[in-house]
Order: sequence, then structure tokens, then C-alpha cells
Amino acid sequence: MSKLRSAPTLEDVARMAGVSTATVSRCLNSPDRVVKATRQRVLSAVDTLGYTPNFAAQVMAAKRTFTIGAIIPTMENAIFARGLQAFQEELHQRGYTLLVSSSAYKPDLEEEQIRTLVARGADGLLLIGHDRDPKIYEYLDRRKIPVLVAWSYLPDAQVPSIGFDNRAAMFELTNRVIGLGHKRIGMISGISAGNDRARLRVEGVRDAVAQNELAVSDLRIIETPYEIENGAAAFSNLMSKGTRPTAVLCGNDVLAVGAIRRAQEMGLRVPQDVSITGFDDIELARIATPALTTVHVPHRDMGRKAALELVGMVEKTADGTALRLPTTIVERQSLGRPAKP
Amino acid sequence: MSKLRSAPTLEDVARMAGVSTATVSRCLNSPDRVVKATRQRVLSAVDTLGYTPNFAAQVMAAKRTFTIGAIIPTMENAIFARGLQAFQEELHQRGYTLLVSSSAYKPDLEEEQIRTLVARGADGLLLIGHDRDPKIYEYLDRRKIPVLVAWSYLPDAQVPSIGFDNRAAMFELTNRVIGLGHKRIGMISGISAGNDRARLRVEGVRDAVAQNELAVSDLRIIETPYEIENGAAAFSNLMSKGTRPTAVLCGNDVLAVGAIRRAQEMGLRVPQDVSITGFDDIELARIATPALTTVHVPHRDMGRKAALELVGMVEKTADGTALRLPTTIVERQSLGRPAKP
DNA sequence: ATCCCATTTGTAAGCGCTTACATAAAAAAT
DNA sequence: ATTTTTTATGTAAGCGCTTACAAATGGGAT
Repeated sequence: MSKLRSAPTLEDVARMAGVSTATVSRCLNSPDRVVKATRQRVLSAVDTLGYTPNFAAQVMAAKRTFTIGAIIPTMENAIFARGLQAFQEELHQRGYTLLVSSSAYKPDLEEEQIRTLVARGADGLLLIGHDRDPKIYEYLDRRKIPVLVAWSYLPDAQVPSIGFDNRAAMFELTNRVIGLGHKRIGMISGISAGNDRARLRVEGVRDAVAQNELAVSDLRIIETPYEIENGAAAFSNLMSKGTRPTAVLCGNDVLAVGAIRRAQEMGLRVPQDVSITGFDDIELARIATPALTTVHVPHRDMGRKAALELVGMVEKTADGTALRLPTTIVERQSLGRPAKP
Repeated sequence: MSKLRSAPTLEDVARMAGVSTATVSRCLNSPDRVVKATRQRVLSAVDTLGYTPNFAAQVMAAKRTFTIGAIIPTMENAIFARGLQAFQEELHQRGYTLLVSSSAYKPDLEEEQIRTLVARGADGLLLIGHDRDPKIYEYLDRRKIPVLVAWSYLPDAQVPSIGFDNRAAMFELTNRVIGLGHKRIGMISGISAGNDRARLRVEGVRDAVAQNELAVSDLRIIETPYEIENGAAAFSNLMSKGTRPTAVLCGNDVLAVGAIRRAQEMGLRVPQDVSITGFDDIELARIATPALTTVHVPHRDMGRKAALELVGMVEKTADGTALRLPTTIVERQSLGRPAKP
């Protein structure tokens, strides 16, 4: 019994309702421009035919997609989940659809995804962090596609950003750690190449170390991709060579959870034997035992505001000004005073 | 200095290269149908203009999108992350793009997303679980859009599925729990309405209880949305009324982690005072303390195979046969013998 | 030199929609 | 009743691409 003909078109609806395609289009897009009787006839035709507008055709004709693209580095852990969720909720409110893809922290993959999203007609783009080939910005600029950067805040960058000051946040946390008496500090950072957030977090730590006049040699830094296992491996590494640090600051919560786990496997108590901190304050941070002392980032708020701003830029009601959101340090159980030497 | 003209079109490229649009199109889509000299001229024009094909126009003309849509219930936790990642990697290999959206476990939202994806021309759809309004299946059937269900295995359903036997898996786990001597069992399930996976897991527990001739009154079940906090609340609930169960089986790892946390807050030792189990074996399960005894699901494998099958269905090289993947029980520390009464 | 076939390129017709503009109908003003 | 204004609908021109078909080009084979 299945019909052989393919999806019904505007014309099918128009024919069935006895009107022109223009009228059908108007019924769907600006219902009040059509008189009630006609509208009902049309809508019932739409209904019985099971008509759904062909998106590609709409885009071609109207040159608007009401689509926003976002490219995040990863979906594998929850770092971006909450913020993106809020972003998408807000977009939906405003009548926009979100297209997400993940770049696996690979710049060339990201570039490909950007082109794909642009080809698909994204009205605006949300990108994470500023670091990328300037050519990409040129490309986007030439096509006049509004771009907003999130998870980072760099007021002087050519592209507006909405996020937080990664450097200042980590600076503050490190100061707190040093204030507790820690002198030998280890850091497990994400890969900083092409990732301004990771890089700035490291610099925040460096700043604090310098300001407190600790010997630079007392700061050991390992870079590794953001994965639990890597956090564990880096922790081993840090604890195996030379004098052990009494505090290990991690570039994010994922690495920190790995570090905690390895510490426990090594029979070290956290925080009595070694303190460990994270960054982001994702759910993981509260689940870890001991719960993680970390930098809280207002993910949902950031997502919401990013949506607002980006839609504003697309609709030319906002000019894309950078916005800095506050971060706070959440004290839980993984940071304490160092053991007496 | 910014150019005023908008994105270059095929015609711009054609003009610059001194050929027709057809030739440019061929250069891009079937390069060997065009002689080398011409091709180079065209490609360099493409390059200097920074041309990217307009996707909507391609779709209109070619009636193919090489896009697969997937709708998952949530992105907030990692339940679907790993499987989806594998799904998308495999699709990418095969030249397809994945469009994901999340329905927040809301049937009407899911329906809207399905329509959106169809309107966007998805060549095929991946859905999670079988339970949904039959009208949706009719709609999809009428449009001849191949649909594959994952995370579930129901060989007799009208839509092919690739997944695992939720009921049998939970049956096996429950038997193991009962075998350890547990007689009073609690279950914290996800909301089963519109969610065959949740429902079948409950039935698996029921089956085992019945088969082992435990009193049905000794099985207490609470349904709650899949969130850590809800797991905790449900656990409180289970432990507060009547005789306490000695084992609490959870519908997934997220609920189980919440239950563990609450147990600890209540001063109960897991598993000495109460055993707790999960389902899915996501990363969380290993991070929890104690680590979670749970049902391992071959997420990556499922994702990969789903991609293969769905692409096959789209390209008419596969007929969409159901496939059942094995699950295994992962023993960690959260399940033990009940305390002596 | 001529003819034939294979290869390369061009021509032009859509794909399904939106929208500026034209027209028809109804309402308001005279 | 006539004219003007407003409102409702129709007409048709694209949007940027793919592709069937036609035309042109270039070798061989004769």
C-alpha cells in the first residue's frame, strides 16, 4: 500500500487546496497575511498530505537557514555538554537550530567542519577558543559569517569572545595553593598547541609561581591530551622523577580525576600526601573521591549568553562585544596543606 | 578592504576558468571525467576564489545529502557519547556527515527533531529504542527514509535494530545478585514510559525474582529520570520505608552513582551494608568509589556496526536485519554478599 | 583525405521554495 | 454609485547546483 510518489511538495498542497504556491508558502510563514478560510483549507491539505517543507529549497530561496553551527573539541567527556545544552536551549527559544560537530582537538578537522557548516548555510558559528589558522578567520570574514568564541575571553582578539579569563582563574587558584604552604608544584596541562585555554592556564600558574618567588625549577609541567588515563600516566610521571611535588594542578577535571585515581593506586592519600586540583567543575568533580577542589566555570550562563550574543550578531542587533564571566574556586576535599617535611 | 560581493558561486569559478558550470561541477564531483589541463585551471580558480559549494543547492539538484541524522535522548551524560562517537567516525569514513540532536527524553521533542532532520534531507536516521508513536514510523515509511534503532534489540519490531537484549542482561545480573544471597531487592529504574530499554530492564529483574521464587513484595521499584541527584533521592526513598533492601539494582550507571553517594552520606558501606549495581559501563562506573559492578555494553562496536548497517540501508546494499550484541557483567567492588541478618 | 567512435565540454532544464510585483476583490470614503 | 484605499491572492523570476543531452574536438582506421 505504500505510495510510490515521493515527498509531497508545496505545489501538491497548493493543488489540493486550490490555491497558488505563494499562498501556501504564506500560510506557513506569515499566517496572518492570508484569510482564515483559505488558511484552514491549506492547513488541512498540508495535514492530509503529511507535507514537510524541503529545507534545502527554503534555504535556496530565502537565503536564511536559522541554523547556528558549533564546533566543540570533544563530546567524549562532559566539559562542553552543559554549556552547549544551555546554548542550544536558548537558540531553540529564538527559533534557531543548532548543528554541532566535534573536532577531536584536531585543527585540520576543525577547519573541515567549519567549511561544512558554512556550506550548509550556518547563519553564525560558535567556536571554542581563539587559536586557529588566521586563514580561517579570513574565510569566515569574506563570507560575512558572524563568529563568536566561547570558553575563552580575549578582549583584543579580532573575533568577539564570551568566556572567562583562564589565566587569571588559574593564577588565583595557584596563589591559594601556594598560600597553603606548597612549594613544589606539578602541573598536568592539556596540549597547549592550538589551545589558548590550556596555554593561558599554564601561564596563570607560572605567573603565580613567579610572583611568589618560588624557584622555577620547582614547577614541573607535563602536557597530555585531556583524558583520564593520561592524567593518571602524567601523575605517575610527575611522582617518579626527582623530588615529588606536594601539589598537582591539573588543566581540567578530567586530568585531575585520573591523577587522583593513580595517587590512590600508588597508596598516596589525597590531600594528606599530595593535593590535586582541577578546572571546569563538571559533574565528575563532585563524584571523585575525594571530591575535587576546582575552578568553577559558569557553563550554563556562558552558553545562554553566547546564544543571545550570536543571534544578536546574526540579526545585526548586537555588535559582538567581548564578555567576561566570573569564575570561582570551589573548595572540596582534594586540596590541603602539604605534609610537614 | 572587505569585499562586498557575497560567496562565490559555481558560475564565478566557471567564468574565471573560462569553462562552463557543468565542467566545474564535474571537476569537483568526478574529476576523471575532465581532462587534466582544464581541471587544474578550474581548481586553481576554486582556490583563488575560496569557493565552497552551496550545500542546499547541491541537495536540491542531486537529491542526496550524504547526511545521516541521529536523535539521542541526552547529551548531558556520557551514556551515548562513546557509541555515537564511533558511529560518526564510521560514517565519516564512508563519506557521510552526522547531524545529532537530543530530545531530552521528550517524545514530542523527538518527533519535532525527526521532522527537522527529514526536512534537512537526512538520507537515513538513527533512533534510540523502539517506543514511539506509530505515526512517526508511518511518516518515515511514507518518505522511504531508512531508519535504524540502536541501544535496543527487538528482532520482531517493524524497524530493524542493532543493540543488546536489555531484559536478558538485567536478568542475568539479577540472578547473580540473588545467587550471592540477596533476598530483598530494590530497583531504581529510569522512567519506563516511552522507553523500552528501561522497561525491559525492569522486566529482567522481575523475571529473575520470579524464577528464584522470591516474594514479589520483596522487590521494590522506583522510577525516576536518569540523573545523579535522582539516583540519590530514590536511594533515600528505598532505604527509608519498611525493611531495607540489601541490594539496589539501578537502571543505569548514572543512577547508581547517585545511589552510592547517598549511601555514603547515610553512613552505609558499599557493598558491606548494601550492594549497588549499574548498567552501561560508562567511564563513571570506574571512577565511582567503590567502582561499580555493572553491565558492560559494547558501545563502540554498536556505534560502528550501526553506521555500517544504516549506510548499507541507504545505499540499498543492506536490508536492515536486526543484530544482537553481547553484554557482559563487569564485576567491580559495589556488589557483595548481604550482611548476615 | 575521409569517416567513425571515443572523449571532452557546453547547453539548458529542472530541483522546491520565497518574494517582488501585478492583479483582483473587498471595504471605506466620497 | 463611484472612487480610493486596503487586503488577499496569483504570477513568475530566481536561488546555485547537477545532469541528460547535444555539440565539438581529436585520434585512429580506412
